[in-house]
Amino acid sequence: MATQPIEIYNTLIRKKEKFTPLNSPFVGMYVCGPTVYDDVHLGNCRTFISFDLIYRYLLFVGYKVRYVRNITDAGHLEGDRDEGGDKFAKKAKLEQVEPMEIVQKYTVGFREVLRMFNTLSPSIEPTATGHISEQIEMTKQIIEAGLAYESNGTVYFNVEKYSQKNNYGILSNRKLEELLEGTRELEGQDEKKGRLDFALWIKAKPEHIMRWPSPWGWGFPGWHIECSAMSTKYLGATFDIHGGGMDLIATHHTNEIAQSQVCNHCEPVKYWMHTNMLTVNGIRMSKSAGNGFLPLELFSGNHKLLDKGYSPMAVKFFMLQTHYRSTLDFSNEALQASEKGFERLMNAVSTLEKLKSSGKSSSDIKSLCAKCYDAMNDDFNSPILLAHLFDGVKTINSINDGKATISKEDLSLLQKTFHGFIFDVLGLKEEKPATNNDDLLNNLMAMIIEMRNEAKEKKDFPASDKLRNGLAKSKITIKDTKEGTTWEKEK
RNA sequence: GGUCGGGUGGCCGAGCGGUUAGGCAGAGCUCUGCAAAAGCUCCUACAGCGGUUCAAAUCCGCUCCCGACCUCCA
Repeated sequence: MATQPIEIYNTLIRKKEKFTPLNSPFVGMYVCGPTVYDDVHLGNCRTFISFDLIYRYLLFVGYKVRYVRNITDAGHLEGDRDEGGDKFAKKAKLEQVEPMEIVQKYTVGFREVLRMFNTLSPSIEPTATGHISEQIEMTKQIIEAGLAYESNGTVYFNVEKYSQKNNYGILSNRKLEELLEGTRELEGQDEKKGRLDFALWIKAKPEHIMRWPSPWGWGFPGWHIECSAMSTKYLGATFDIHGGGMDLIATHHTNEIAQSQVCNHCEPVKYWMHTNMLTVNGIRMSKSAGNGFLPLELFSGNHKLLDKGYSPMAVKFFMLQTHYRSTLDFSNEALQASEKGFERLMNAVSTLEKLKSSGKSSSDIKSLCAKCYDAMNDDFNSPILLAHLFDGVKTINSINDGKATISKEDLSLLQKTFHGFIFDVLGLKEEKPATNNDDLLNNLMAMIIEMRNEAKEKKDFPASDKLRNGLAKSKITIKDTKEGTTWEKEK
């Protein structure tokens, strides 16, 4: 279906390259999922919406994709410092509940928000706690390979030893010496041999509620090993795409590569893809900066930074108007612009459904449709795709106004392309409340419109305007078109 | 401090050697009883200073700002 091969920007080589799956048409894709100890925040959502777009497009052009996105529900340390700050235990103590209650609560919340954003479910959504034995196995293998050591019940990965034969900084494009310079001397690090060493298994302290038995005593897995274990289990030693936020490159993904490399003796991932950060007034939206708002606050408008609420689709459309590798800055003005743009696009989609063909096409529809594929093939460039779709919107409206024409064949192609890209690829959906299945409202509206039209025929405009203004107070908009009077209710 | 990535019209945001990106806002016109919607037209920018080139927003150098990572975060 694609008119040209897909090009993907690979973090590994820092440029775009042709996408060739290892076992076409099968594609393995792993994306680092959320840590479910708090509400998902919008930055997470952007990453998952971006990979949803990628997943959807790969499916759209015919690939058979296994999309794995983990749920991190096992406590990992605050960094690799041995401070024992199990996030789940901390939160549980604060909320006076079981750690697994925290996990349950935020997992459900996370799925609910992504459902509102109309993202597809991954093929597999494995949890870290469900794969403890795999993580212990992997840790054992790394110890056997001589690249990890136990120290007082905690197991560390020996980065400097690994670096003798491997390029540890391959993903972050940094040299070991530079990395070593960057580290700081921290307290309580006596257990570690090297400053860059990171934990594979962490000894549980009395306050840690989440704990499992292991060859090194009771403890819990380090943060990075879960992804190595689960990606290997479900996608194999080497798979096609691994994704996540850019902030994961330097530490998480770097460590993941090292672990997998030691266990599987090969580079784990062919294409590394990273999404950029979400910012608010130019500053990264983050938990620690406290400049974020939750998706539900954004939808309701119930936040001091927001003038009003924005629907999930308006927000998603806003995100799709920016390329996934660019930072995206939130502002009320930008959100309002997207809200209107989205509405215009969706109006054109409904116009397109009832459009009539006649004679020859007055514009090159085939070329327009091909451009949509080209845009997505170029590293999933959704802003360009939307620009082409808006060219289509102009064409659709012109045809509807009788100022342009379209052939039967082209109309069918345009309908198919619009439908495919807007609903299947971008994953947008109509949000207007269904007015058709409310008989009472429909009947009342039909009556009011009839009364108004009678008034209009008698040129009694004060009366017709009174009806229209009255309806406006109930957020119902009246439109007089050539085909008659229509109405719609604001959501 | 080190390593990356940026600075594009009123706002958002593509492009990354030669073409009107696109959306929103604003102005005018067409349609309309008036609106709304839609269409057409206008608004033509690339932080600054040098350099390379027939040609630079796009390449190179310097300067000034901003951000990210190096410490949990997608």
